[in-house]
Amino acid sequence: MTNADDAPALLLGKPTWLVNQVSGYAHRLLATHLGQVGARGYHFRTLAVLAEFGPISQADLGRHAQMDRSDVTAAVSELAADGLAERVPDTSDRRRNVVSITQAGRDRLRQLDQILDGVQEELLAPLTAEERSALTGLLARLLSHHATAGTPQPWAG
Amino acid sequence: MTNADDAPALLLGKPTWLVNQVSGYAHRLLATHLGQVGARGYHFRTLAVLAEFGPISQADLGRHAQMDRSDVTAAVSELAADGLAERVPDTSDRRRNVVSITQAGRDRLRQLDQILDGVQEELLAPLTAEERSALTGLLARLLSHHATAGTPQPWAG
DNA sequence: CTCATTTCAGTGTTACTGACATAC
DNA sequence: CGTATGTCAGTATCACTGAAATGA
Repeated sequence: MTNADDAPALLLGKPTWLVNQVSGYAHRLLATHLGQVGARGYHFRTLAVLAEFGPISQADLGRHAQMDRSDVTAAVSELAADGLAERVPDTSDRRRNVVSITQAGRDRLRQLDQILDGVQEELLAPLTAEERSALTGLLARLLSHHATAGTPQPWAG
Repeated sequence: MTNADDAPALLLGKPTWLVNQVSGYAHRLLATHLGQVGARGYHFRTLAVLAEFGPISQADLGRHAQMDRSDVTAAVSELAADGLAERVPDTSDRRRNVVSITQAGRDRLRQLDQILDGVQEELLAPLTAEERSALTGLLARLLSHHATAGTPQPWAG
């Protein structure tokens, strides 16, 4: 009828609802800004791990980036096709590939990182610096708790 | 190689990463516990809106629950098939349906709500009561900001 | 033999897009 | 006419499952 867009109290009282909604906004901002330069979240996550930990196997890459191994395979193939990463067989363990970032990949990572910094500002716009650090501190606490607890992990397979 | 599952600093410093990861844990907990009783998140969201705002049109239902109209159609059909909601044509505006919750739907909502309360406890386990209210307060601030700002909305269509 | 790694094909939820018919 | 509603079909991202082939 009218433009009443308030969620029911049953939802507003649930932290899972709040965090899912905020994550939804973050996801849409990310998809919009990354999509404008032809990138996806998996690309940034993969490049960030390669820059900090690579050369590395795809399995370890997935553990660092919280990605399933099958998704790592696809992301690395896409990055390699664009010359942003290289995939070569591991001679010391022939089950594995060794994935490394190229110079073009480092440039791409720098570009995407700047885009992401803009998104952070947009997402947290209404909060003061103190509130932002309080929020990130609490979220980091939850993350480290569940990373070491029995909570299901995305990279379990 | 070893079981190094630390994310790169480039990711850990991004609030979008933190909130997306926490949302991922919440999503997995929700999917697991709701799935055990044959429910999905859309079902709870729809029932919660119907209990608080219904009888209501599907378009308004979607605005309250932050759901796309096409997803509302599917969710209402599923709930109606289980006798948890009713859908009848609106005689005063023949474009619309009027959706309402049944007694079985209210019982189901109460069951799902208890499940969700358990999930909240599991998600926020490491935080004190003060920290929990600080976190939910900050998330709610972000939500109301983006709900009234130019940030893309899920129910825009 | 067991386990780990890579790859492939496919599923599921949520979110979203485009189209259509209908009706205000 | 433009706008809103409901429905349908299909897509995208991310997350995940199962299986196969290879090799430690």
